[in-house]
Amino acid sequence: MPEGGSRLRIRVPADFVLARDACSYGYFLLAPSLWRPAERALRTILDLEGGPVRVRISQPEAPDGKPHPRWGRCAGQALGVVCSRRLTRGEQRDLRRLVTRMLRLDETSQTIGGFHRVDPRWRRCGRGRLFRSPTLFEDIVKTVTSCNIQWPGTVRMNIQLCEVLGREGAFPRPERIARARASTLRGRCRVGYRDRRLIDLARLFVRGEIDEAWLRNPANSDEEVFRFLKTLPGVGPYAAANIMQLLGRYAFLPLDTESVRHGRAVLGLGGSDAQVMRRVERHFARFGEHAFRSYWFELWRFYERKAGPSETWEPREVGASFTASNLGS
DNA sequence: GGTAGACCTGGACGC
DNA sequence: GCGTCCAGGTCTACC
Repeated sequence: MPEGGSRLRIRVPADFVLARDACSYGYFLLAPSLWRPAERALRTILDLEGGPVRVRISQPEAPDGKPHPRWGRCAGQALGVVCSRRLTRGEQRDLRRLVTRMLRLDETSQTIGGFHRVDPRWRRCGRGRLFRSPTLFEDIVKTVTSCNIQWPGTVRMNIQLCEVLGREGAFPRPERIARARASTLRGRCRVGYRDRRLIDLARLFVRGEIDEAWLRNPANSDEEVFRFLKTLPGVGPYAAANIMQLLGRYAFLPLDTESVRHGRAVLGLGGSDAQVMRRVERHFARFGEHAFRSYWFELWRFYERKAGPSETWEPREVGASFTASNLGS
């Protein structure tokens, strides 16, 4: 990171731990994000008003005082953000907003505590936040690129999208994908049959037909939001349920082949794939509006038992192949 | 409402 | 090196 760039401090909730809360969902392994285990820092490229900026986000240890009994010296310490160039005040405000979204800093210790009351298994380790993208558009594109393909394919598509269509390696804006040719997406980004769907999706964003505020508004029911999401190109029941959790609605489970594997191998469920899926759904229904988090952290714990703590995963090794089938289960 | 088959890619496998 | 098969979720046509 060159000298002379802006440096920001971002305050976090008292229970926030960067290494644990960033390395909590697969998207921390997808371009342009890059977790560096050796630095215990998250690097990414954000496309701001004045152009893309490379950022390095870390969390220092508390200089004095007692470490948190379970989560160590970093817990609750403000994040340090180092930028590759100087930012205007407006850009600093945008950067804070994007980092807050990625790391779910708007989920307070109280809301995480609510999850722990329903499922106390995660209280000790403190898990509760799930990493996501800086924008809803990126979250939805990443979800579509994770459908009907194995994880290394998703990793590759996101790298190509950033390299081919992104400015200086940032994730491409909706405007850029909206005016791309299908042949570019297919031929150079290797997204296959998803080409047309990604362009249509980007055009909906450009036309303002996808309103994140409406999707997040608690006055609108989960069922209403889920129904709307399924109308989006490339988004079926699995993708819609995944986008729900990315919006902070955790009652639905994105059921896929990993769910079936988990149901059989870990929960000991039997029957056909469809039956196992239904039984997995019933199993987690007891966690109500927190069902997804209970389900996901079980899956994540399984991956970590195979490959070690997620904060130690080298992105281009474990991180590129971390689904259960690739971990040799 | 349920089901079958096409969509597309990269990797594994057999020859 | 080539051909074939497979995994993966969405979408459409059809019953």
